[in-house]
Amino acid sequence: MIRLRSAFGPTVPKLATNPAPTASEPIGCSWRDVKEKLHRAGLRPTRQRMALGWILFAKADRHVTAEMLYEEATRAKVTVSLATVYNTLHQFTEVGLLREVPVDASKTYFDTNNSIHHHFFIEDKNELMDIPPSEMIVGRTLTPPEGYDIARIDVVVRLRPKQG
Amino acid sequence: MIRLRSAFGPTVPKLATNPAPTASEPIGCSWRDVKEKLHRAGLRPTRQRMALGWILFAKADRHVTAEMLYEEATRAKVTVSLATVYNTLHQFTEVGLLREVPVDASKTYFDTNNSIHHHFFIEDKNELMDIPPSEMIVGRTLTPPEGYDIARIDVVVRLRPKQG
DNA sequence: TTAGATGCAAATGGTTTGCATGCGT
DNA sequence: ACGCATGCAAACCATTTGCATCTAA
Repeated sequence: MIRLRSAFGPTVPKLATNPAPTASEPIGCSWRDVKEKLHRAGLRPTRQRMALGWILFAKADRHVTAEMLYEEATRAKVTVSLATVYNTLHQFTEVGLLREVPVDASKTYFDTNNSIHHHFFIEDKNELMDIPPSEMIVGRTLTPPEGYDIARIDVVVRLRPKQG
Repeated sequence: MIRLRSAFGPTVPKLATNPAPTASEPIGCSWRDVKEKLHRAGLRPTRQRMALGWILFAKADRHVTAEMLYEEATRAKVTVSLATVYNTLHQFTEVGLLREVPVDASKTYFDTNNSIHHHFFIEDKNELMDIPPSEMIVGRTLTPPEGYDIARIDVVVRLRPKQG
């Protein structure tokens, strides 16, 4: 589906279109850190954004689906609707706090690590794992077709249990 | 969604579970070639499978979604249901005649080229393009975690028009 | 003849939307 | 107060499924 974000939903500031993807945000994350993160991204620190942000950034390198985050929030007694979880995940993605990982067409995964790196996908557990950037070399010589720039390179290494 | 293929739908022969992914099938594709392809894969050459196969393999390196193939078939006056297109695409994938390309979560793309190679995704046209294998080097030194084998490596290079 | 294939229409499930209500500034 | 944010429930849409009907072997 084509995503139309113009006529509805929360407003994402235009300024943050291209957030420095180089300097990865500090990870560790007190309540104050989350507030700071949101503020820098130009997002109002509402209760649910704060809560979701806190859950997401408390630990480094999380890989979540909307459903997972929603359940985790609910378990933590945070009142959020699933719709808001989706909105928030997309807003965070647009301002560079998260990154979408294209694993397969059935579910959308979001990664709290927005620096340059790739992923293992453990097929029998439906689980994502970061590959340290040092571990993988991708095309030093890759040239995009005339008129195009490389926006992003997604590498997913699918793993299955040894033998059968 | 978890895909359950045991209790319903067309039967895919167990023998073809691991079709030689090395030798890429001859591409060019007369009617007879398609029949041969299906036979080698252990699939009965039904009218719709023949037609879809013929459409798919007529030209090399096609990248289609179910919807695209369905429309193309309809345009070519081939009577197929969308459900059968989905079934056929998945059967072809299981026997190694096609390959799924994880571009994003909104649509499933299938690639007629099942040899080892990666993809450009042209964002403004929603179009896939093969990257010749020589063009890209991926991790010579990549080691999977204990107990796991690498099933597949998917690389998608997302392109956007130069400038803005 | 019969196991396997197809078509249809209904069900599924992740995601999105519209709109009334709530909340941060 | 104002305008963005949220919750809810309904809408959406790609994909799947069950079942009755065909068809290749």
